[in-house]
Amino acid sequence: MEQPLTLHSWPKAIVHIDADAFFAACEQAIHPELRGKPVVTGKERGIVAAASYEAKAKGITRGIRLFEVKKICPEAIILPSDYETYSLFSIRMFAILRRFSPDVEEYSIDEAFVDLTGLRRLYQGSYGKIAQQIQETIEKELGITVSIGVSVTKVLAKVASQTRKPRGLTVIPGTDIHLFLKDLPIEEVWGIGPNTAALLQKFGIRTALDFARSSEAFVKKYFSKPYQEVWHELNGRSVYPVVPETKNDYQSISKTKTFTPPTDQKDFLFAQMARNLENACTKARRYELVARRLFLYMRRQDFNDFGVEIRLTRPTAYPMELLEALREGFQQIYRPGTLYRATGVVLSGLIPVSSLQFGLFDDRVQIERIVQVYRVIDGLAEKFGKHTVHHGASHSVELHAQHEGERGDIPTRKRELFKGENKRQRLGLPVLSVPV
DNA sequence: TCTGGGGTCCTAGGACCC
DNA sequence: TCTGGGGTCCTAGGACCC
Repeated sequence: MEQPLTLHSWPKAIVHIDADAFFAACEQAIHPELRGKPVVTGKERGIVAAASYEAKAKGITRGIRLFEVKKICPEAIILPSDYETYSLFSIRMFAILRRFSPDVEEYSIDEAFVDLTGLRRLYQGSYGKIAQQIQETIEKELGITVSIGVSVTKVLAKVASQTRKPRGLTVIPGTDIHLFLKDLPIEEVWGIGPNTAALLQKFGIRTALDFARSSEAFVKKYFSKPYQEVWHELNGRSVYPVVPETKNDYQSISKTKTFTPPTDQKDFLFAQMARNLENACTKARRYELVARRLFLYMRRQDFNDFGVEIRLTRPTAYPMELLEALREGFQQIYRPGTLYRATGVVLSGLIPVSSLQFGLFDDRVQIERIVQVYRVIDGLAEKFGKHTVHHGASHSVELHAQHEGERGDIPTRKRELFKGENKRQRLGLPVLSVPV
């Protein structure tokens, strides 16, 4: 059965907000001495995660390696990414947006959609004017700049925000859509990746306008649902709603860690794996989820992954109960003499703990004991930082980290900026309660 | 785009049931 | 025993996103 598409009869006003060089901008906002200077983040992984506009002006782009950065721009300031701080900026940005409209979708750490439909009268100005107020408020209060796109659909609002950066403000009225799509390469449209672009090329479609102007029959014949939706959106018919719910559910939770140099040291690799498992489980418990499957893998030097999936006899989010399975899985995939560059863990088949029932043969006393232990561990982590208590299995990771001096020069000024806020409150997370 | 870390949704096909 | 029709659940793999 064909699902009818929800088409809205009058045009919506959707805004896309995209922070400019977000990570680098946060660093410059916190450290005034970095303003006006080429700043790059991504030290911990050896490639550029974000580059300030001063760095971009010198030719530094996302993804290039740090030794190249040093060649191109020796004066560049290279910092490790500090996600915790960036999250705080992110939360504040979303809070500002909610002052303008309740319909805010937190799309990623540095992007959001806001539905302003119907708010013109309230603000006594055009949607463009409201967007401008949003832009100014963020800059004034957070010290970072954003680029904004305004249009009648999410896809078009995204197109608009990409048009001018940094500090851009672009409005695409329904009547001018073609002007903006005519020179836009199809692969730059949100939702069209390299594979689909290549297929479209075969039909002679190169620009977003070529695609938008294709017939519905053609689009339905050759493309699946997501692409049909993009096609409608490019034509100004809104099918993607702005979804205001904040994330409180996951299909899967994964944790991976890459290390240099690659190694075949068994103990070290297993410790990394165990640490990933702890991290993934901690996150699962925070969202009160338990996993039915555990997938673990190791990435070889050639970037091929080898892993196994383990079906758990009882859903859980407690490493203690998973360590045995982890060890077995690890034995299956580990090959001595092979160099690995990363290990990873995925918890999937996630269901709410509340839906759990005790099996006939489960040892309830034992289970409750485990729950108690982790309640204490989570409490300590809350107060004193993560991994205050960790498994013996992952302890050698700790030693390794000290050795490497990881995260040695994390900025400390954020404490001043955000003092008085407990981390969980700052991140807007529910306080953990483990049902027994 | 030479490769970090974390996600989502869609489709097809098989297993199984009535 | 054969046959038809229809439904649900699950999984693997692909494609895409930041």
